[in-house]
Amino acid sequence: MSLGRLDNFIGFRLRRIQNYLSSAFTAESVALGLRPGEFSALAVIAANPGVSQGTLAREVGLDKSAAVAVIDDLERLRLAERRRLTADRRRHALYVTGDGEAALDRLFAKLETVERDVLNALSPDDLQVLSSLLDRIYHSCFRQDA
Amino acid sequence: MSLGRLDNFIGFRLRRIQNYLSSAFTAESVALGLRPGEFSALAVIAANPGVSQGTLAREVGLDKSAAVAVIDDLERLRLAERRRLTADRRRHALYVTGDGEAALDRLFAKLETVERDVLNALSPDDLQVLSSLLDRIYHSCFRQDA
DNA sequence: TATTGTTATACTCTATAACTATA
DNA sequence: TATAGTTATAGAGTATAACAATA
Repeated sequence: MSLGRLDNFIGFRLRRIQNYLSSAFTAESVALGLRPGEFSALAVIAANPGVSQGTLAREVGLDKSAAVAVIDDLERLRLAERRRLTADRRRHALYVTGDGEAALDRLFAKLETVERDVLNALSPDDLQVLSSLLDRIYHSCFRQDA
Repeated sequence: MSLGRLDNFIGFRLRRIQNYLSSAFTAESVALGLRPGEFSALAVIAANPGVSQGTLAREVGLDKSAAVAVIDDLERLRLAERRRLTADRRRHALYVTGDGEAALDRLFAKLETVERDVLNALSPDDLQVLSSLLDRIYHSCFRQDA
C-alpha cells in the first residue's frame, strides 16, 4: 500500500505519530475513568489554580458548553472542584483536589513512558533538536496568545 | 495561561501543531463537499488504483462499515467509483475519476499552502531535518506494516 | 446590554453486530 | 465455513442556540 502524494507532507506524518502516542496514552486515561480531553483539562487547571471555565475552555480548545460536561465529570470523580467567586458571582474558579494531583502524577508518569517508547529511535541530542524545531513552529503559529 | 507540565511533552506540541494544520485544511476540504477523512481516502485510492474497500479501510484507519459511507460519498460526488471484480464478485475495486484527480490537485495545492504558512518559521534545511527526524520515529513505530 | 455558566438539541463519528452475496 | 461489503443501531463527541443569574 502506497500513500502516494500524501507521503510528502509533514502534517500527515505528524498525525500518524500523534495518533499512535494518543491511543497508547488513552488506555491509561480511561483506566482512571477519564474520557479523552479530560486529562489535559485537569492538567491545565493544575497549572492555573482558580482559572475560570471559559478561559479553560478556550485554552484546551473546548466549547464552553462542552467544558461543563468535562468539569462535571472531574467533580464527580473528585479530581477537581468548582468554587463560586465572591468578586464575580457568575464565575466559577476551578481547582484540582489532592486526588486530582495524585491522578496527574500517575498520568504524567504514563505519558513519559509512552513518549519514551515512541521516541526511542532518537538520541537525546536528536530529541533536543526535534523539540526546538517544534517550538519554533509552535511559537510562529500561536504567538498571538491571550 | 500556563500549560504546566503538559508543556514538557513533545506529543502535546505535535497535537497543537497538527490541530492547527488540519483545521486550516478542513475548510478547503468541506468547500469541495468532502468530510474530514474523505480526502485521505481519495488520495490513497489515487495512489493505489483498484484497491479494495477493506484494504483502504485498514490503511486509512477506518472501520469497513465507515468506509462504505465514505465511498458512497465519493461516488455521489463523482470523485471515485466502485467496479465489481469479475475474479471475485464479492470485491469492489476502487478508482479515482477525472473529477477526482482534479479535486486532488486542488486539495494538494491547498495542503502545500497551509504547510508553507505553518512551517515558514523553518528554513528548508530545518524542514529537511524535521522531516527526517519524524521519519525515523515513524519507521520505528510502524515498521511492522502490512 | 453583555458575560458566565447551564441546558437542550441536533448533527456527526465511531464501534458493533447482524445480514447478503459470494467464495 | 469464511470473507467483502452492506445495513442498522447505539454511544460518544461536537456545535448551536436558548436560557438564568449576574455584572
